[in-house]
Amino acid sequence: MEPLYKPEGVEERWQETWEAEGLYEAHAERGGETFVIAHPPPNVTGELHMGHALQLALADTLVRMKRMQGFNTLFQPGYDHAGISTQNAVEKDLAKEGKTRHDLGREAFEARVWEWLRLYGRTIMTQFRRIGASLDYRRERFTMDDDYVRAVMRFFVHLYRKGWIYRDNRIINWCPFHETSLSDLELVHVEVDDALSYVTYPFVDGEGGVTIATARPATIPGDVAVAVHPDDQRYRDVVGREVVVPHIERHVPVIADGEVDPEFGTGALKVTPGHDPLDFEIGRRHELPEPMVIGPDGRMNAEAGDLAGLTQEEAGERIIAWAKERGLLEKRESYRHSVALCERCESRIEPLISEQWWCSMEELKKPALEALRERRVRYHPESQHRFAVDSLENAPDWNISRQLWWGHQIPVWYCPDGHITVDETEPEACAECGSIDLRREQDVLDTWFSSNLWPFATLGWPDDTPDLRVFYPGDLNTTAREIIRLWENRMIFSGLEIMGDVPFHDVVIHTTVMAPDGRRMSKSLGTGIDPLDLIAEHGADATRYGLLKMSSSQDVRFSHGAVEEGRKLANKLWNVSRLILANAEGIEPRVAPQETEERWILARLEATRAEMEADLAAFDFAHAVQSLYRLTFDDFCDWYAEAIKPRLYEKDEDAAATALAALERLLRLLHPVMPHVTEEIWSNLPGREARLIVSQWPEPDERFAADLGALDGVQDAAAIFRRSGVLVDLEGDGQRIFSAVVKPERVQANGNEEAERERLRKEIARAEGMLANERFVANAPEDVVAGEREKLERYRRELDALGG
RNA sequence: GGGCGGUUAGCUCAGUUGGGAGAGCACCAGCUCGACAAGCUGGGGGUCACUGGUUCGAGCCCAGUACCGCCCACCA
Repeated sequence: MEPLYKPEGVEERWQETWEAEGLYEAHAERGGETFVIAHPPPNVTGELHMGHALQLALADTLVRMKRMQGFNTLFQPGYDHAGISTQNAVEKDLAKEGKTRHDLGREAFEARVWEWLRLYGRTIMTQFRRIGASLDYRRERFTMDDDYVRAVMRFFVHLYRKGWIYRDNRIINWCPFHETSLSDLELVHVEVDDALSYVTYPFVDGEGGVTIATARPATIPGDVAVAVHPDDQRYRDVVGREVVVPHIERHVPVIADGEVDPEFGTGALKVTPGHDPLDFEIGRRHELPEPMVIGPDGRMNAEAGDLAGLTQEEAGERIIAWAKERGLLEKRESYRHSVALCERCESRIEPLISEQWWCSMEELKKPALEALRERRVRYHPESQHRFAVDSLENAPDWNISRQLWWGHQIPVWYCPDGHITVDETEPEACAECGSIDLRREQDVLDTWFSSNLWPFATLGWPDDTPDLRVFYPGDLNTTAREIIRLWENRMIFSGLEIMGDVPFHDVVIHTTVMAPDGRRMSKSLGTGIDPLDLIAEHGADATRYGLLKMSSSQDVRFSHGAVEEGRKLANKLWNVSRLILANAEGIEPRVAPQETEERWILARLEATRAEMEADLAAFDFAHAVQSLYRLTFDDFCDWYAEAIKPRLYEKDEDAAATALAALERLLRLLHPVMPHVTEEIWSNLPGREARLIVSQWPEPDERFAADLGALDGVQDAAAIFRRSGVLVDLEGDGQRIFSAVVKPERVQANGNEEAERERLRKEIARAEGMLANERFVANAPEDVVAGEREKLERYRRELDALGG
């Protein structure tokens, strides 16, 4: 064993060994209590990023502890086909050849996607392995696998037959590049500098007109009304009159609608139902026509008259010029506002009216809300629970169709008469008229529609499988905040609807790791830190430790120090193992405590076991690793190992055997967080048959717990060691030396002890002061007062022991 | 505009029913003694963002202010 622990090579070797020996595998027939995490499937085109790494570190720590505790543990891996993201990647690839997907046609494009995925996709599981994630990789699923597609079709048909899926013409977000609708959640908003144009719409009869403000003059030909707030006195006499829309010269009414903001612009809003979500609503309320003047390609269409074919920018300029010539342009001012972009291609989103498939939330959300309110699913932290409930309560109907070519094609067939046949597989004839001339719906489903099924489709649903019976429902899901509405809530209602039970009971909303400068980590900003670089430099164990350490609050700046701390911990563990192993040749681990320090370290190990279990039960990973760090560095290495050194050198068998036993317990506690270095050390221990990964988690041990109490309940090692006489200070330089163990009567006075006495005197003075305060004694809870009395007595005893 | 979170040492962050202001890194000093110099020992360093309140006592509880961040939102 080298004095410097080098994780490279060691970690890969154990990862391969564990997997080859089948130690990651879950088997339904094994029986016993289960612990299941269906890990969020990364995009099939994805690369490991900090979010994945953190998520894996959190989940794998739990999985490994549960595995050691004897649970039948399933950690489910797999990939999401990520419709628009994958299609976008392949289209970019095609663009390099100067082609678009239309040059290939749908079938050939789909084949191209599969080929592309064969070459470049599915790489992230290798990276998952490299961080030590103990997923059952044999069970890798893909949302486009035949079985999974069958599940998606079954789900769609199920919802359709319940009457919760319908088709409707509504305003949607349209990406002109991908030529598809997008949900609100697939957009990003950015601030842009634009112009706000004040244009006057003259009255049809009489002088003057109404001036509106618009940032999108190109939509003017789609105007069907001008709207003002009903209480707006400025326009009291105008409502009901007609005005002329510039350029297209359409006569439209002035209407009153409460949604108009009187504060904005002139307080008058041009109403364009075809190209604005708010206007669409107003239009429907007032039963206005819904002309569209912008086509799916983002350019002006035939409805726009002589502007047809122009870009919106060109059309807007033409219209503004037209108004200016006629004195209808009051002013133009610069205007900064946010616009919606497609999150994949950053094209500007066009709101337009389109026929889409929708999923009603009305009935689906009811049982899910009930489950959340009854805490059958708990969000952590608790504040996210309220957000989840609010989001679900207010969830609008869900646009589930996308005009993409990569995804699950909607299982709907049309006959020439327009009848609709819905089935899991291609029907032979129209269900209504028997026509065999059927054409399948071209749209595919929103990717999240299939992601919803992840917790049970990966287990074999719609078939009734042993896996499904044993491993559903699962236990928890870990995810980022922004995924709550996209995925978590939808998994909950899908699980309840299909399986009759929630898919998991806890949702851990994890920390967002920001760049060191506080900005979001992002490829485009160049602020990202590659977890694989961290693993290469410091090892997977150190990276896991660092990420867990950072996981305390809602957002945290990435800290190299936390990862380096993990590396130091691994190295420390490695070296203290060398000390013990070098002095315990031929000795078997045995708990045979002879001295105070041995009883003390066993008690500390026991206390830390309890702390760690409590911390992890509360998903407080940062505290768990902090406990482990203190235990290893402060207690085990700095105090215990130093204290037993002399006896180890003297070949004291009890001391060596106990040290081995203590080390075993330490390794077990650390394994969930730092699996590789602990397994490596474990393999060097005498008489080890089973791997550490499947060894038994330490059982609570009353002896040690009682000892900790007997040691005065004080966890301060210095106080205990000083009293036991193990701790001696050399005169003069204040060095702490253990090499000469002396009896209590030989404990020498020194600077440290004086400092300790001083500390105790201060404590005693404080406690005395409080207890002398009548109002404190009268008003404070009894146990607090009693606690102070106990402390006072204890401090006095300690001070006496130090000869103060 | 709404929601959530943050402000504690030079940096990243702990601080669990209100009673000692802490860790790691960085810095300074001293140590190669048979685990570890990626180490050990010791040390310096903070007006706990600000204002007010409650309390015998506030980093912690309450009200407000300022700044930072994230998420969400149909301001044309």
